[in-house]
Amino acid sequence: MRAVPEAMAEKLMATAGEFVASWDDVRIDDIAAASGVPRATLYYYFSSKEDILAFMLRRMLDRLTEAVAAADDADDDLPTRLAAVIRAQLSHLGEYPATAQLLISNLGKAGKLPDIAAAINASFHEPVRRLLAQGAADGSFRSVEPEMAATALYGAVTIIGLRCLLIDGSIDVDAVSAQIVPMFWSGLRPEAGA
Amino acid sequence: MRAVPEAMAEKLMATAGEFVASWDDVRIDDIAAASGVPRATLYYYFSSKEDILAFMLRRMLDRLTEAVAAADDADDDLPTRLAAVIRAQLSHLGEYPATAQLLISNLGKAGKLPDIAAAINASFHEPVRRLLAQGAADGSFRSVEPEMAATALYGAVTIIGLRCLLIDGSIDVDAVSAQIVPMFWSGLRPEAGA
DNA sequence: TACCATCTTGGACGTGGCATCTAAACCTCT
DNA sequence: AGAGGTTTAGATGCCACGTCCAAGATGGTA
Repeated sequence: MRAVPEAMAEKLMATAGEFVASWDDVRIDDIAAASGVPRATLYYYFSSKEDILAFMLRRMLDRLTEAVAAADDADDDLPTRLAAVIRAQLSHLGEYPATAQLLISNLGKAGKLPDIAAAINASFHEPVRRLLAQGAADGSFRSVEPEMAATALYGAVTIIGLRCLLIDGSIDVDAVSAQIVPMFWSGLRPEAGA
Repeated sequence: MRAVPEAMAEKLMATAGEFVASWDDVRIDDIAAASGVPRATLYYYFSSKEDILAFMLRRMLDRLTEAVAAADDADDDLPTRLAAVIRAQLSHLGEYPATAQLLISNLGKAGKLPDIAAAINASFHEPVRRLLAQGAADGSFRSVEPEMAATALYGAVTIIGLRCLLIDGSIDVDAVSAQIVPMFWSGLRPEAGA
C-alpha cells in the first residue's frame, strides 16, 4: 500500500461530512467529485472503497489517541486526569463530527479491520482503563473492575457524544462534562444530607 | 407491504447468526439458502435486502421492549426497578446475540430507518429515562438530567453487553449486573469509610 | 538537455450482485 | 370448478465496483 499524500488526505477528511448519510449510498464517483480527487487516483492509493473508509477512520482515531494523550497530565490527581481524558474524547468527537459518525455508523466494517479495532481501543478504552486500574490500586477510586468500568465509561461517553451530534449538531463540551463527570463520580445514589 | 408469515419470520430470525460476519458480504441468495426461504419469496414480502435487515431488527427490538416492560414491576422501589430494567436489557442481548450484533454493526443503515431509531429509543432509552425522571422528582436518585443520564446508562449497558458477546461469546447477566449496577449507584468516588 | 521512474488522470471494460419480471404451479375458499 | 392470493424457478436489466491501459505531468539525475 502506497503512502497517501498529505494534501489528498486533507481533501478526503474535509469532505467526510458528505458521506455521513450512508456510506453504502455513496459511490466512488461521489467521493471523487466531493473531494476533487479523480477516481483513478483514488484507486492508485486505495485498493477499495472500504479501504478509503478505513483510512479516514484510522486517521481520525490516531488524532484522537494523540489528543487524549496530550490531555492527560501525569502531574494531576487521578480524578482530574480521568475528567480530562473524557473531556478530550468528547471534544474530539465534536471537532470531527463527520468521521466520528462515520465510525459509529460503520462499526460493523470497522470491527472487521483489526487495526481499526486496535485504534479504537487505544483511543477510548485503554487510557481510561489504565487510570481506573491505578486509581483502584491507590484508593483514588472505588475499587471497580477496571476492564468493565472502562467499557462502561467508553460506551457512555461515546453514545452521549453521538447523541449530542445528532440532536444539537455539535457538542458543548463544558456543559456535557459538567453533567456527566459528577455522575460518574458520585453515581445515582441520593446525597446523604439531602 | 405484506404481512410476513410467522413461520417465515422465525426461519429468518433463526438464521440471523449466519449474517453477523458482515451484512454486506451476505448475498440475497445466502439468506435464501440459510433460511430455506426461496429468493423470489423473499422479494414477495420484502422490497429490498435492507428491508429484510430492518424487519429483523424491528422484531428484535419489539421483543426487547416487551421484555423490559415485563421486568419493570411498578410495586418495587425505583432503584430496584432500574436494576431490573438494566438486567432485562442485558439478558435480552444475551438471548439474541446475533440480532444484537447485527443491530450494532449496522447502526448506520438502521439510522436511516426512522421506525428503527424509534424502536431503539422505546426499548433502551425511554424506560430508563422515565425511571430516572421519577427518581429525581421523589428523591430516590440524585438529581441528574434524566435525558443525559439515560443516554449514559444506555451507552454503558449496550457497549458492555456487546463487548461480553464479542469476547466471551455470551453474557453472564448476574455477574455483569453485580459489577455495573453498584457502579451506577455509587459512582467511582471512594467509600468514605475506606 | 535527455532520460527514467513515479505519479496523475480519463475512459473503456468485465464482473457480480440487487432487484424486476414472467409464468407456472399451488393452495384455499366459495 | 373458478377466483384470488401465495410460492417458486429462472431470465433479464441495471448499476456500482474494481481493473486496465495509454497518454500526459512531474521531478530527480546524468
